[in-house]
Amino acid sequence: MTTAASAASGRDLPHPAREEIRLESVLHALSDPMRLQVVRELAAESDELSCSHFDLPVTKSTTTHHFRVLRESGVIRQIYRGTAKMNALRSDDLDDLFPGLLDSVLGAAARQAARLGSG
Amino acid sequence: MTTAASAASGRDLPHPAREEIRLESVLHALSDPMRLQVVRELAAESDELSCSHFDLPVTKSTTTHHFRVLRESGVIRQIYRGTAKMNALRSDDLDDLFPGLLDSVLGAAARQAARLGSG
DNA sequence: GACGTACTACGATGTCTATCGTACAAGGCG
DNA sequence: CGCCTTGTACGATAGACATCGTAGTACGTC
Repeated sequence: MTTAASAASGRDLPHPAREEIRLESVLHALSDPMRLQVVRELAAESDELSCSHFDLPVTKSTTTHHFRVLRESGVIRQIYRGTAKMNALRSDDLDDLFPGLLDSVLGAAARQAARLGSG
Repeated sequence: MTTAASAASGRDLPHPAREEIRLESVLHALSDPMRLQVVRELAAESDELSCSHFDLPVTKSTTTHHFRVLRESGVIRQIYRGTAKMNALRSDDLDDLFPGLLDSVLGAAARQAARLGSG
């Protein structure tokens, strides 16, 4: 059944519209250490990153699960690019909905990492 | 022996020290609608509030549970005052650890409430 | 078409969590 | 002292979730 709608690359992923993003879901998505780490790396690179770029200490199945949670909560946007799936922060949508929130969380995460790493 | 801990009212509650507060735990505590509502009311009053002040749509057992999650994550401080248990935001500790985080979350919650309430 | 890479889907599992109900403890008040 | 108000403790329960393993799909390359 390769005749299905293959616009750009065949598969498309469901994303919540900007207005559908819920604060509680975003906070829940960010409250997992694994996912927070992913978000920090995405923010640091300020560019699309493939799922395989991340070397998380879990299996690929679990990695897929975490990326889905991030996508369905509206934190990241995912698109297929060939066999790879690229991930990017939805900074613009989040900043529009919740100004300063993402920066505060990223700053807090950096502070905590520095505090726990050095002391 | 028994005279040791009974400074004000006899019972004392375990709180995490400021350095023990973890960002992930704070985000998780705030990701529950019930608890986020409690935090919003506490921030609005800027004063101690008893547990019974909150009229949550759950039983008292569940309310106790939510307040414990907030306390153990370091978001609120609880002290006994007679039969009542007073609750206050740990704004100073949170602001010191994660500058701007609490304000961003509160602002985001207010924005979302306004958006969902008016639209 | 065959093969490898990248990621997914599904089922299983153990843990966590939000909820309830009932029984109980601590403190104020008549 | 009895009684009420306030909140706790404990057990139960249903749902969510993080994790895994295996099998499978989509895509690029040879």
